[in-house]
Amino acid sequence: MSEYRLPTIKEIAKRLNVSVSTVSRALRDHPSIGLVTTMRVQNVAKELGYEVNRAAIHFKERKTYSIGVIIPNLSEPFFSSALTGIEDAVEANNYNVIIGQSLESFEREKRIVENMKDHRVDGMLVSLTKETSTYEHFENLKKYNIPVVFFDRIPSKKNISYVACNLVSGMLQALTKLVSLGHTRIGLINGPAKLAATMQRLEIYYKCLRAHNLELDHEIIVPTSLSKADNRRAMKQLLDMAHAPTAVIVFNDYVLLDCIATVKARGLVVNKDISFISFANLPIWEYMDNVPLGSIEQFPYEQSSMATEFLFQLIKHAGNPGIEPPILQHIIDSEMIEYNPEL
Amino acid sequence: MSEYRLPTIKEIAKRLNVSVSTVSRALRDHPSIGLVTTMRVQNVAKELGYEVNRAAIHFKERKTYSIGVIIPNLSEPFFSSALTGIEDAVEANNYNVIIGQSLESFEREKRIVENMKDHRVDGMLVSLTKETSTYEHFENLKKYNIPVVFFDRIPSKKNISYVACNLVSGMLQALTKLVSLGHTRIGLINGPAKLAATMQRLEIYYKCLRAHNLELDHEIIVPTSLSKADNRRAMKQLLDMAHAPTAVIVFNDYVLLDCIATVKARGLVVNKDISFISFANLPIWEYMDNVPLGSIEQFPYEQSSMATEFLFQLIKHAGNPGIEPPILQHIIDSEMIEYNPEL
DNA sequence: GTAAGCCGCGCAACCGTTTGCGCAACAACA
DNA sequence: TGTTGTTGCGCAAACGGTTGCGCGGCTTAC
Repeated sequence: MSEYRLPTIKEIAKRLNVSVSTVSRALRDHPSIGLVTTMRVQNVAKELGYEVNRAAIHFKERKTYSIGVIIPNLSEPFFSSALTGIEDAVEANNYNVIIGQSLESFEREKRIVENMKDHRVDGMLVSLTKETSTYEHFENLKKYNIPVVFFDRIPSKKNISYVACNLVSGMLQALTKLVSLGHTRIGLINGPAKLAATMQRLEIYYKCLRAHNLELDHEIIVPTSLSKADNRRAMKQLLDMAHAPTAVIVFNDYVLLDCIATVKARGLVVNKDISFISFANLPIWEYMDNVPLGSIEQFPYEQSSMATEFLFQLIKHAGNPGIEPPILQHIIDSEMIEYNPEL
Repeated sequence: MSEYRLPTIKEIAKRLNVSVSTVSRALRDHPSIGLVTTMRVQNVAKELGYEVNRAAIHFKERKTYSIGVIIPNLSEPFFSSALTGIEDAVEANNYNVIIGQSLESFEREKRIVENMKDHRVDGMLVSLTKETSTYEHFENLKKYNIPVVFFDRIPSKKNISYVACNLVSGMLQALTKLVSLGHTRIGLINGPAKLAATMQRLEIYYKCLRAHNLELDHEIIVPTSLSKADNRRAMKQLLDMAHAPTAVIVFNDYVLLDCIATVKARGLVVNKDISFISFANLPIWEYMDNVPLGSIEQFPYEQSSMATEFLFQLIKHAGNPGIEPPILQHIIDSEMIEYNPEL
C-alpha cells in the first residue's frame, strides 16, 4: 500500500552506479558535475519521487528551522492576532512555529521553555505570564545559543531584545478626549500592584493628568485583582464615593465588561452618568450596547511581527558565535480607538 | 561569554579514554556497563553539563516528536480551546505542537500541509477550512507515513480518522425548549449551501422538526453568506414576512450577533418578540444584554483532545509498517447551554 | 584440566546529506 | 615530451547519538 521508506540519494546513487556525493551535487546543479550525469540523476530522482530529507540537513546544520512561541493565552484576541503576526512574518523564512500556552502559570512557562530548549528551537518569541518576575529560565538559553525576543509582556530588565507598546500616546489621546467632553475627575481602576502593567498604567496616568493640569486624587485610584468579583467591587467602590469620578480609565476591556455590568445594575447609563476608556480594543465592542468611549489599541500584530523580524536577525547572528549578539529593542505607540466618535 | 558548542558524548569519551558507546550506555544505566565506569561517566557528564541532543536521536529514529495542527482561525474561541485541548493531551507524550492557521483559505491550507510534511511532523491534527472540498493534499501524506486525524470540520469521506460533534442531540434539546415555550413556527438562518456544516444543520433541522411534529415551511429557511451585511439581510427577510417565525435557529453565534443587532434596530425585543438558539456557546454572552435562549455547545476541548489520543495511537502504529493502520472515529454529542433558564 | 558462561567494554554500522580534497583522464601549451 | 590546467567524479569525514555483535579475561562447574 504505502511505500515504507522514502527514496534517498543513496538509492539514486546505487541505481546509476555513481557516488552519493555526485548525486547530491547533481541534484543541486553543482557546476562540477557534467551535464549528462546531472540530467540522469535528476531524471531518476523524479522517477523515484525523491525529496530531500530536511531533517537530515537540519541535523547537519544543527538547526531545526522552527521557532518557539510562548504566549499566555490564545483565547485572548490580543494574543491570537499576535500569533497571526508571527505566522505571517515566519512564512517567508520557511520556518515552523511551535506553540506553547503558558496560561498565566509561571511553572508552565518554565516547563515550556525547557521543552522547547530540548527540541532545540532556533529561537523563541515570548510574552510573559502575569506571574513571571524572575528570568533565569530565559537567561539559561544563552548557553544553548537560543536567542529570545520578548514582546508586549516583557521582563523588567536591561540587555534583552524586545518589542513593546508605549501606552502614553494612547492615554494622552484618551484624556484629551475626556477633557474635551468636560470631564475633570477621572478615576483609574488598575490591576494588582505586582503586575508590571499596573505600575506602567499608574505612571502614565500620573504623567497624563499632569500634562492636562488635572488634579490628582488618590481616592479615585482603586486596584482590582482582576477577578470578576473584585472588578465589580472596585467599580462599586468608585460609584459609592461622595464625589465619584465622571470618567474612569480601566485596566483592560475584560475588567471593563464587569464594570459596565455593575453600572447597569445600578440603573446608571454608560456614557451619560459615567464614561470609560479601556485598554485592548476587543472586537466584541461593536456588538455591545454599552461601550467605552474608546479603547487603547496596542497593536499585537505589529508588535509580534516586528519581534519576529528581530528574532530572525538574532538567529542569523547566532551563526557566527564569539561576537556578542546585538540587543534589539523597539517601542510602538499605542492609539486610542474611539467607539462613539459622534459624542 | 556563551560557550559555543554544547558538550557531546564524544568529549566525555575522550576525557575518560573510553568509547562513545560505553558513554552512551553508561548515561542510560545500561546493565552491561560496570558500576564504576557508569559512575565516572555520569560524573563527568554532570561536570560538563552534558545533555543529550534530541535532534540527533530524532534524526536516527526518523521522527521529529512534533505534530502539526492546522486550524482555520485561532481568534475563534472554539479553536483556541481546541488547541488547548491538544496541548494538554500532547504534554504527557513529550511532543511539540507546530501550529498553522489556514485562515479559511484552501490554498493556505495546502501550503501548510506541504510545509509540515517537509518538516516531517509525526502526525497532523486538522480542522478543515470552509473552502476545502478536495483532500488530495491529505491523502498524499500516506506516502510519507504521516497519519492525520480530523476534528470538527471533517472531510466528507469514508476511511479517515476523525472526531466530530453530533448536532442532533443539542438541536433536539433546543426544539424541546422552544416548543415548551409555545413556539411552533421556528425558522432557520443557515450558512452557504457549499458548506458541509450548512447541509448538516439543514438535515437535523428537518429531522428534529419531524420529531416534534412541527410543520415544515421552506419559506422560513434562509441562507446567509456569513458576511455581516448578509446576516442582517437574512434576519430582515424573516422579520418582514407576513407570518414571521417566533423563534429562529441561527447558524452560529457570530451570525446571531448580527441578527440581534437587526432585531434591536427594529425596536423589537429579543426573547419577547423573537427568540434565538444558536451554535457555538461563545463566552461573550454572559456580558451581553440580549442573549439567545441557548447555544449549542460542541465541546472543542473534548473533540481535540480525543483526536490527539487517536493520533498518538496512529503514530505508534506507524512504527510497524506493512500492516494497514486502523481507522479511528468518534462522535461526541452536542449539548444546548441555556442562558435564560428562568424563562 | 577443560568446557561453559558471564562480565565489561569496544568496533563499526547506521540515520541522510553536504563538502573539502584528491585523483584520473584528457587537452592544451611550450 | 613534459608541464600545466581543466573537467568530472569519488572518498571519506562530519553532524551526535544508538545498538548488534564480538572478544578477551575471569569465574564456575564438572
